[in-house]
Amino acid sequence: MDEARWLDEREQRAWRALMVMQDGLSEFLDRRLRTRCGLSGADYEVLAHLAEAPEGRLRPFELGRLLRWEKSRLSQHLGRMEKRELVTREPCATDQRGAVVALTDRGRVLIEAAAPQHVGDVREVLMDHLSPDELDTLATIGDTVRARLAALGQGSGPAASEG
Amino acid sequence: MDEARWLDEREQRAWRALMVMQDGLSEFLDRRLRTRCGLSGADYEVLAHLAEAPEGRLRPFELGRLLRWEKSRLSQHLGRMEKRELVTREPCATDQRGAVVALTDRGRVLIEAAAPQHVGDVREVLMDHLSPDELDTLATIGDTVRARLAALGQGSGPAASEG
DNA sequence: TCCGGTTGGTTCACACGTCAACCAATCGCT
DNA sequence: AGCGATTGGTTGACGTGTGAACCAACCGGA
Repeated sequence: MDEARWLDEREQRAWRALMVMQDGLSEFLDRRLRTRCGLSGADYEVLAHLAEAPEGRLRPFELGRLLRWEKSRLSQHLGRMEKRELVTREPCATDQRGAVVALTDRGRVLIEAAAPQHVGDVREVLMDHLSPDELDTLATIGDTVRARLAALGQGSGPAASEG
Repeated sequence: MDEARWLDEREQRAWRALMVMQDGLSEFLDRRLRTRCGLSGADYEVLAHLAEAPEGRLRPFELGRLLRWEKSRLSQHLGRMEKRELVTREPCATDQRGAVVALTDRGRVLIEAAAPQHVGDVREVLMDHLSPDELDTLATIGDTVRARLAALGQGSGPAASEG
């Protein structure tokens, strides 16, 4: 079973650069969010989706689909956010099993303060330093990978039917 | 404080693609490693570095520098790996404070089985679907981001002096 | 109507990462 | 030699992510 050929130099370079970028980017952005806004990256994602929803309300399963999160992860995280009064959970009127997650005033304030900061951070570290060509290539690569993952994944990992 | 301009369409596309790629890639690779080799991504990184070191031995602080890991993370993780008999920890002969972490036979066997698999996975989902130009662009972007992070980070997060 | 399968959600146990506090050995300076 | 700062490393508390088990409500036939 030695049929797998190693990465050539060009591939290695790209791979290492991607890995370092990946780690560095999320570490940097998370840290900025945490220290300047008191939010984790996960908090931010949740709040951002809620803020875009009508009345700041969503069914958890909708939220999970948007975030591509496993349901247990979402449940745990919402529990913690509820304690911090960033969101509330109410029973759902039309489905006795379910719940509705709603943004609190506090959550709304925080996400609206955090969003422009976050975009600024993304600019600072990435967007403002890439050419249009590089941006397009990045998007293309991302789409390629997504397609490969979708083709291979076929039901492994949380599925998301694009809305 | 509304001076931060939002991302334009091209930037949004690139950003979303990058985020999805980032999440999808690490989730996919970690899952493959876990299910086919019984190793987490973190285990893999540690073992890979040890396997490249002379005699499969490294001082933890060296390992931490290579991995860009915080020392507490490394300490905790080595503890778990030691329990699973992937590595051992011995006192260091030349520095009474320190330790030496060494690959066990079991660890050696696992990493040597995992490495080609892992490379195959990386090929399958990424490398075999990108053009040389795309690879170069990816490397360039990664380097750009690393430079930005280094310029901004200035001592935030684990520093690593390139070896 | 009943009954099995699916869906929405929670909970438990565990692996993982970070921060702050801590300890002992070593280094550097006088 | 003495002593404070630095270095190498561990620990504890806590937030976070995953998989499996579980439960209740819903759905779709026979």
